[in-house]
Amino acid sequence: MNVKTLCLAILSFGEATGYDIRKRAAEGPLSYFIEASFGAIYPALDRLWREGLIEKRREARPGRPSRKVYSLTEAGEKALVEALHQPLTPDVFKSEFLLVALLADYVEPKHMAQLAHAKRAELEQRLEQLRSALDACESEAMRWVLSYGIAVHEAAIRFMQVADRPDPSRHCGA
Amino acid sequence: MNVKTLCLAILSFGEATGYDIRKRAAEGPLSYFIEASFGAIYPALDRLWREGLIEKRREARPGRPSRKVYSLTEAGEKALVEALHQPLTPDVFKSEFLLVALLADYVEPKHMAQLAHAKRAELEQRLEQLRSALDACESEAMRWVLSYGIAVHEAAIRFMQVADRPDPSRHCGA
DNA sequence: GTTCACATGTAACAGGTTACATGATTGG
DNA sequence: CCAATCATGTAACCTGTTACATGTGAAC
Repeated sequence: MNVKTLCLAILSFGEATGYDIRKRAAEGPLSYFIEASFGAIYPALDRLWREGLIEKRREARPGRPSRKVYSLTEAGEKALVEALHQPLTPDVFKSEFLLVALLADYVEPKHMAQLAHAKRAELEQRLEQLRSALDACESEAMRWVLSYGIAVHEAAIRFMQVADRPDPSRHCGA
Repeated sequence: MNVKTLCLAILSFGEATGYDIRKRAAEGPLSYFIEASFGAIYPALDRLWREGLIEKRREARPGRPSRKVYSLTEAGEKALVEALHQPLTPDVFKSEFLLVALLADYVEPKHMAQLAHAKRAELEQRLEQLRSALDACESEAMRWVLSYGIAVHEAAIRFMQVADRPDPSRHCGA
């Protein structure tokens, strides 16, 4: 999932600036499984443009900073389709939170509880975001992906609600 | 979650070789949220040893290739505890599979169904691994982490079972 | 006899992040 | 006026991966 493909993917939903792309990738409802920073996006966009996979339109709006609006070319769409048929790289999930939870004996229970609480709040916030995105969405594929995220987030939150309790027998996944 | 902390964390469960650590990180039940390759582990181990955070014991066993068994020092345990109290870096989830699912309109339905099937099989395999690890585990913290993984994997599998169906109304997370 | 699991390491390379550099407009 | 948001870009750096390089014993 390199940044180039990511840019093509987002542009397949319509034209956008580098700023837009970064925002959708890092803050939007899709951010639960994609990622990209400015430092990666701008060079990628430039490379894609030089390869003829996207088109650039300079939008100089009086007042506001002028911007470069990119959109997919036919070649770009072809490249995207090809990328989608490439063998998938395995999904990645890395969690420092779980690493700390694994070594919970080394930290004060209070601190651990605080971390768990924060994590739950984070999950709930994302869940809310996913839900409202689902409400406002027509694309079936998008709905599927959003619903997947919702299902997984709900499960994580449910688990933490139960496992938060001090009763150890609750932890055992029975 | 850099490799050094990861090594300390695994060593906190008992002595191990670089080979062991990589195996647990990349193939064990914990691999659902941690990751490390040889090329990262060996240099990290060497650095940790030079910093006095771990001890090295050369085990030259007649016949089998000799190996270096590492174990935490007191300083290492202290360093681990300190690392665990550092502010958490956000969890990372990246999924190329979901990116393709998002753009499902660009691929043949057959191909997409195949990918979904493979993903489900993968999730089920991991789930099995997590379950048997839970059965064989006494540490409460470990049980918690394993159970978390089980809960999330179960939810993902459940979702895919429902959403696999051709009926679109099933997709909408209602 | 050949493949698999054990076992350690290095070097080149890729990929992306962080911090820096700049600047306008809007809203409080 | 000050902060936040919009907007683009570069360069140094870090971290880790991939591929290479090597070797043994066990099991089939």
